[in-house]
Amino acid sequence: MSVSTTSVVFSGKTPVSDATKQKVLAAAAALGYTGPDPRAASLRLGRSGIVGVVFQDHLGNVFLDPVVTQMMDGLADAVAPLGAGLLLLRDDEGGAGAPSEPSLRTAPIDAAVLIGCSPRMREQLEVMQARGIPVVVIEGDGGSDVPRIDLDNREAQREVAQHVRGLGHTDVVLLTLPVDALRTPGWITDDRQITNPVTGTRLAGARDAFPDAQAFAARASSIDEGLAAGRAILGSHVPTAVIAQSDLLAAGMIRAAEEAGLRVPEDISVTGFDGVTVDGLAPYVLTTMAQPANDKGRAAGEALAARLDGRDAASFRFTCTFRMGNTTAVPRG
Amino acid sequence: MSVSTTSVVFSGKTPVSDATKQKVLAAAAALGYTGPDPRAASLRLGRSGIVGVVFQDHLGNVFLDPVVTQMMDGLADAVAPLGAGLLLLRDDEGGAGAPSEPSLRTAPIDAAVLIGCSPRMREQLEVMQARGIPVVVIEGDGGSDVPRIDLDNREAQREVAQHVRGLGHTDVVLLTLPVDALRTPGWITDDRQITNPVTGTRLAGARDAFPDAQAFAARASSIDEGLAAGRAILGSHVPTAVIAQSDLLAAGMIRAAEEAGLRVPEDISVTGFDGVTVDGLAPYVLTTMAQPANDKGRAAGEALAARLDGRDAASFRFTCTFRMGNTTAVPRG
DNA sequence: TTGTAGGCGTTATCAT
DNA sequence: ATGATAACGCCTACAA
Repeated sequence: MSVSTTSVVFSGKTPVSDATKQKVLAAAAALGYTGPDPRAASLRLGRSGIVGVVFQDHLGNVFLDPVVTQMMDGLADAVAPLGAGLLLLRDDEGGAGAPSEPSLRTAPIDAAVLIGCSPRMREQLEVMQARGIPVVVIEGDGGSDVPRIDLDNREAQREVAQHVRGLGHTDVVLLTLPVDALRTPGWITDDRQITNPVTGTRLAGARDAFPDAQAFAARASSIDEGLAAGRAILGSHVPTAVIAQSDLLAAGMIRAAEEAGLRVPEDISVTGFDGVTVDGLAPYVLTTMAQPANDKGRAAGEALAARLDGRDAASFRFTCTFRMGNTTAVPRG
Repeated sequence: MSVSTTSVVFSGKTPVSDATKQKVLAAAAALGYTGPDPRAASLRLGRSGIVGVVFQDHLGNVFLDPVVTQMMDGLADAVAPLGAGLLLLRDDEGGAGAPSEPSLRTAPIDAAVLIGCSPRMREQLEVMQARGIPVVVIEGDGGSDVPRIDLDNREAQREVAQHVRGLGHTDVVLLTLPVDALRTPGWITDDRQITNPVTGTRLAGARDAFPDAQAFAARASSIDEGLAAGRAILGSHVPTAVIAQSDLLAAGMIRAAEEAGLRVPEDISVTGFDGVTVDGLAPYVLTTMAQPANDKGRAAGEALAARLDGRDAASFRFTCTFRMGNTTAVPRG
């Protein structure tokens, strides 16, 4: 059989007579040929069907966050019709110098998603640009050419803060995500640089409603870190409300309050951010801003699909929606 | 400059004079050449540097389980020196028939990890075998040729059950993982087929100590499903101990007990399985069997590395270790 | 140390 | 409807 006929039979892109098809298939079976080698195909086509996703932390930590998980799901859905799988890439490289790490430089990817923003992002973007690979950035700034998928963090955080203020609270503490790569927990002083833009933006939103509120940075977005932060906060002074920058932190804060003998929301109101299902938080339902995490991932995937298709991909800004739960109430007496 | 010199400069596999190196690099910069095209390289070398990981569920659900997450982390570490990234693959294909889904058939992978076992696994294994791609199966049976990474599920579950029996409990209920793909929650009757081997094996282990114990299957391994199952269990009868097949289920069970006004461990003992940190469970520390999830992933990665290296890869069976917490005690009066 | 040539397995183009 | 052929970009003997 000829090479090209075989190719045509397997790809189905050109009509083939049934007789030849049978012959080809028979020969293939006899020779143990199971279809085209994806490596050769991707060389020929200039496409590998793979989208890279770059994280900045150990996978084990990253995937603990339900928001990330949902985003990945949306992303996976959006790139599937593109024939693409998701390649997990760790943003290590600069580090200890294991020389053979897989990296953006050498991975056979058609496109890439950068999540968050790190000092190294600039560099990664340059690599991608040089390789001519489309990129989209989620929750980070990739410069003017790079489509970004964003959230109305400031407005959203302001909205929930205003809800709290509307209830009559004035003595409020803000519980924030880590401020920088060091992740040192503690009260945020004025001289502390906030490298994490999400933290900074949400903080600004909360301060739109409560300009003078003290803010305490957690080490990570988890229930346990929220609990630790909550203990520290309550140890110094008991506010009537705590505005947390994530649902997990809020959940931890609630535990800390319970531990201190406070009832939520009677003695202390707590708000979250994200709108994820916090496993095990029932019967509480957080008052929170729900973000469309799945859609964010999907939008990122669609933006990449557009770029690979030669079309333009616009940045997209998603809007959070306020969700009333049972963790906020008017301040006590 | 000649092609081969350039290749040599970029790969560094042959000594090159400094002068030429500079010339090559300069020329590359001028021409906008950023290094070898991974697609061509992988065709030539017969290696793509990518390891596929096949899941059977939506990523969003899969990664909710800390055990999976840790495993992925270990796997990522183990394949990194191999120069390999992890490609997420969903085991959909059989389904609705989106024709262009990425699949085991067409992904440019050097090796693959199959997690758990599904009806489709057999088929996937055949594809891999035909393509000559090394595979390892985690917690599933891939036949005699396929290395498997396993746990001493039965012995481990027996051990913790014996601990409970040793405390003097006789009225015990087992809280299990889903029994099959349908995931219907409910009491496990004798005629119910248990397709999920992990569920079956752990159940057998628990019955080694408590042959007659009733078992209730949860819909999934999560705190919320554990809570739902816990309510159902306590609704029919309050045992003195519950042996759960996962820490998340155990955590939910504890919540259900609290909700019913029972104290843990005074009124009811609860054991888990996995030894993961359940975010937000403090101050409880589960009595549980800790499994080396990270090591499991790492072992899988190393097995694949061995196979790719031409060496043989043996199956490996990990052992869980008993961990005493504060959720078990002698039964009340 | 540098250059030359062949082939990895496809797919697209073109001619039959 | 089918077959021949070139090119995708690289790596690696081997020759110079």
